[in-house]
Amino acid sequence: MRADARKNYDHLLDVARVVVAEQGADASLRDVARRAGVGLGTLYRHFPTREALLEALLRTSFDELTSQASALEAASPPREALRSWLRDCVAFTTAYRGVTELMVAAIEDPGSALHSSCVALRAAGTRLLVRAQADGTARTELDGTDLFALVAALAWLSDQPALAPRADHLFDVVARAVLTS
Amino acid sequence: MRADARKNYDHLLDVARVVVAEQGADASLRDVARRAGVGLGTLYRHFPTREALLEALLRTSFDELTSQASALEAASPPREALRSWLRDCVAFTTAYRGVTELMVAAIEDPGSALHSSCVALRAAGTRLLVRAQADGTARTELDGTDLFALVAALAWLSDQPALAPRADHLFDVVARAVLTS
DNA sequence: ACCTGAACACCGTTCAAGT
DNA sequence: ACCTGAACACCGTTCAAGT
Repeated sequence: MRADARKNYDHLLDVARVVVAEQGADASLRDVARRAGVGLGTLYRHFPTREALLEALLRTSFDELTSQASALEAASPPREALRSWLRDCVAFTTAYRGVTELMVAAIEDPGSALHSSCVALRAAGTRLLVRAQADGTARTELDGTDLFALVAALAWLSDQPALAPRADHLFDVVARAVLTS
Repeated sequence: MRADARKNYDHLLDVARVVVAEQGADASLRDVARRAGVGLGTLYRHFPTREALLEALLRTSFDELTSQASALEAASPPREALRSWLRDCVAFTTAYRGVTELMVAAIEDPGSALHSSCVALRAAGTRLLVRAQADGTARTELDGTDLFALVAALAWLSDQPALAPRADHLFDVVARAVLTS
């Protein structure tokens, strides 16, 4: 990548971080380009789709969550590892409003730029789930996709201003449905 | 209301039903007016906001759910009444894609045209919940708003094409967290 | 290679002008 | 009273023209 292109790419990403934090996953791309002081075509050249931009924005966090799963697997008992990883997932997904919806769509669309990150996330969760199930501390009628769905639903709840205050409480309620007491 | 106005009103509602079923709650209002063969201003005259249009579209179903709650309260044991009402709620909210989000926002916004319907719905759910709690068949750490939130989350899950196939299964999982076994 | 911005086809919302 | 559609300020996306 040419030096000027690299500079634009990085700057666009910085600006996008701010704008997406403000407006959510359906933020105006025009606004991103404008605030970055860059032509609209430049944004599209670097990020051909909205997913591509969000993927670049989220990749680091995704990777952290995946490796966090491994760390917890090594360090904590199965039940606690699963529970605290679910918490982390919900918290992360809440960072940018509306991202959950895109993640859910991406997990079934191999063409999406977010696809592989989401699949990796689900795989990490599945490992923790299976481990807890073998331990007898997670219910056996759930699989990794169910877990992904429940995290998504909780993240969605946290995104709703009217319900955000009960998000923690509802996490406990749903966690009880996943884990055995 | 003048006869011609009435005719436009009814026809707009019929067309909106189709378009919202197709495109979801964020359907193009322009498209509704166009397909109804009516000026855009006419739509705005009859339905000053998107919520007003959706409220008119959903009022009947809302009322049915509320009276269904009373019927179940009279006819079924507390636990079964609550459970099957929750099912009905999720099924209804899934009729139009994206309606859940608006309902959740409306419940805290007295200015929304959907506000009173949502409050009535929550009240109906609360009655069934309290009854089951008194019966010892529903967990006591939940209140009506929690119930509303869980229904909304399940309805949201059903709206996601990638997760819809597990919606029934996940309903069971969440229901287990609400009811005592 | 890369960037720019005009062009196109869409929105939601308002409001002057018509009947 | 009621209806119409142009007008305005926004989108996302593409692509010819420039450097």
